[in-house]
Amino acid sequence: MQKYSAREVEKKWQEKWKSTNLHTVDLKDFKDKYYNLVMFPYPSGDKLHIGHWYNFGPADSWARYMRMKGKNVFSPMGFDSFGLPAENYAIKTGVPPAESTKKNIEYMKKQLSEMGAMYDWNKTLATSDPDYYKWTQWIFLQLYKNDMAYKKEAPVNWCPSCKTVLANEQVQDGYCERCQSEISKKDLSQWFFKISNYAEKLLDYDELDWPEKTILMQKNWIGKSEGCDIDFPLEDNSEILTCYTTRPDTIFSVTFVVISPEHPLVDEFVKGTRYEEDVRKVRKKINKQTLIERTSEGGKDKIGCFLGKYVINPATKEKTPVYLANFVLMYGTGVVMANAHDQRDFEFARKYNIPLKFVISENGKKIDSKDFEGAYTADGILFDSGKFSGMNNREALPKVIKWLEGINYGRATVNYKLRDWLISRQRYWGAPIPIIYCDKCGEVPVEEDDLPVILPDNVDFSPRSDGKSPLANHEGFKYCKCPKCGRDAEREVDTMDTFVCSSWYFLRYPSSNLKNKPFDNKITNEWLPVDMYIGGPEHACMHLLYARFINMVLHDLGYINFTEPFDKLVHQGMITKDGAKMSKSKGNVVSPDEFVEKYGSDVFRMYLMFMGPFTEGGDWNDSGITGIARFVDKFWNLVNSDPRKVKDKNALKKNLNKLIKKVTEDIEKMHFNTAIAALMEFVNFAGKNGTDKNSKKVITKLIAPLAPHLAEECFDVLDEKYSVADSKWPEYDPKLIVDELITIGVQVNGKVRGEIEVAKDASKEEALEIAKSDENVMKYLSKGKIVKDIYVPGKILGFVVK
RNA sequence: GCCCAGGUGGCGGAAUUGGUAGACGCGCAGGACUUAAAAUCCUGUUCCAGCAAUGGAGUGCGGGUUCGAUUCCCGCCCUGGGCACCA
Repeated sequence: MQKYSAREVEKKWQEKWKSTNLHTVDLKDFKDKYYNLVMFPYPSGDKLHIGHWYNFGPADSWARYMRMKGKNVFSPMGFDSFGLPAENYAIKTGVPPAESTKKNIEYMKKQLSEMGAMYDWNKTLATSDPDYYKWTQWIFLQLYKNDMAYKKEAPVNWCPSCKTVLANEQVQDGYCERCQSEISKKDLSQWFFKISNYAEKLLDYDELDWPEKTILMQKNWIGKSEGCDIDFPLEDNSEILTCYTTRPDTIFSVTFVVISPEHPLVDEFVKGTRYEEDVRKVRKKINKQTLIERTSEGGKDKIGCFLGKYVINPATKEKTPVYLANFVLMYGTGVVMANAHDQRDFEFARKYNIPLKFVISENGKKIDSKDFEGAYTADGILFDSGKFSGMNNREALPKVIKWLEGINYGRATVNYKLRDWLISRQRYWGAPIPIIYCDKCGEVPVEEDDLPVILPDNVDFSPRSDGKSPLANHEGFKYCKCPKCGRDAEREVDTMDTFVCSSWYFLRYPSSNLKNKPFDNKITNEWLPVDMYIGGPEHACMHLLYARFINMVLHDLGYINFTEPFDKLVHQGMITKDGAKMSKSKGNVVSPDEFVEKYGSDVFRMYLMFMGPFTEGGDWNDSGITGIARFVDKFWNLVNSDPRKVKDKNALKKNLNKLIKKVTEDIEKMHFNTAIAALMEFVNFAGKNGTDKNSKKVITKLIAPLAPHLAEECFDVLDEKYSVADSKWPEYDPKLIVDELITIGVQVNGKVRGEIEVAKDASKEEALEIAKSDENVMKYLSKGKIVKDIYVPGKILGFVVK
């Protein structure tokens, strides 16, 4: 017998898997299909790091387990290769993104193949490949043609020193990541997708097997709120200010109305009046504040000014002043009815000496705002509220809405926090937006037959001072002919958010070699939705929401017959180093390569799985990896041991069947750590007891998803048919795992005073008899009188002594 | 501030329809093999007292329910994640 040499063995099997096309999937075989997917990586210069392994390793083990359970498993891998880092690298070094990306992909492919995962490399993709982004552009056109994509002025982050637009990730606490200058906002005309149209549909999670936490995060992000629009007419009746509120029960408390600085009516109100100057000054302050202070802790100062206008409170008929205030956003109607029962309104009123009036108290007795330092936000009984006085405010709430609807001053409304998806990026390394601007015809979509709009490679990357993408520097790209009238025209030079590229890649994998269509209808409808999607929780509100949205749109346009893309979702935990996220800037990135080199891929993968529960992650520490390396050696020795020397055949059989049960159940729950612990326990037992050929075969199968190379080698040694990946997952015999004799604890007054061995179905009398023969138990029983005894078969025997 | 998740030996972590807390692994201590070291194997290892049998304490803190609580309830503290003027 030879010592197990991981590196050689792993290389040998990786080559064999490749030469025998073991991982090539027949997509025409839909029966028992299983689409297993991980969130595809960004091919950065950092290469694969431990976080990738922690995601991909267990995900591959899951795929291998499903395959042995008889599924036709499709487990593809690709690259999310558009994005900012490649472009920044190009600005710094002059290396074109296409070149650095290609190199990074090559290297990562090599690393991934050393991992030994069962990816089908005949069906891969990269989002920066024209064959792929052609269809990303096609999706843009479908949204455009169906009124789901539109252009609008919107602010971008602008660094006045670098003279460039920054992505949100490049802005840190309001300052430029690179030069530390203060960021300002600049208005540019930008493209949006109407995701807000799908807010309600996106809130339907009924069919999804997703983590509760993720659903909750998405729900909060979408932010549905049900309330009421209330009309406040101007005192001269020239205009109506409609306020959105979730608290119409406080209408009698409203003593002023606040309007957002961005609201179009503000200018109309103050134009040519003595309030114009106030508004200008306040807005200037607010504009600064929105960037730095609004996002940081200290930015809770309420500022605003009076607009010289009054509205009539429809409930009290009182003349009510209109203020502009920084804390009012363009959410709902952009106008808020303000009152003493909201902390922000209360603070604002105190600052600007606006009268306040309570209408709710604990018991319905009148209380005075003068006696309070803050708003009364609790629920209670209404007073001074017309016919609603004396009612519980929550019970009154729907009645107030009804009443306002009756007198035609309000109506029930629903609002969402979810805003439309801004997809324009003033960046080079992304999919060009397929739109052409013609002086005569205006905005013209590129013909589908003319796709892809190719991203040119000879581009000057130096940042421009007008906030446009580097593509604006490329005349060959920028100038074109109008597809409609044939006259000189210009292309859109912005590119799409990379999240657009990643919002449909799962649809492309099964059709990745298809030329004339984004995906094959039959294959897509058969293979999707994805059965298992594994990736980081950081994508809960971005990628996962966008992917659901695009999927729903394509469904509603009739391209696919399923509405949700991912049936089951699992998030792996995060791996930190010394308590911090691994990042290049912190210099705490740990590379998997040295460990793979030293211990092999199987050991490294199992160590990551053994660290703790898959969904919890943890802090990286290599101190325990030797334990897994020892285990692999022990396993190998056991498989190579003499099968004739078995001490206790029954115990072997029983433990083996228990092991099958435990490992199966643990893998089903993705509790890989305890599955490995159970295998270790069995190997320790069998090392002492001896083992037979059948046990060796079974444990090899059980470890196959977790350590595929080792298992393949063991199968070979055992003269079993190649490949272990195609062997059937073992089943246990329930009759063989029953213990006839079991050990239970004996408690006296809740404390364990001994343990007894009883038959598994022993009667209470039998158990009591045996317990009373225990000397130590008797010692405590004799201290008083037994007033009660408790027997839970198989669990515990308890006495209460007084 | 709000919403989640979690706090268990020296360390990573097991065990929850309430039933012997600490599986498995790391580390550590002692021993075997060796001229020696590494590797390997064996024994022990929650803390305190004891040669031991055994006793006491113990799952972030303080209460409660129960024969019995890591598990359930109430009130705190801490850590991690998400959201953050959304009316």
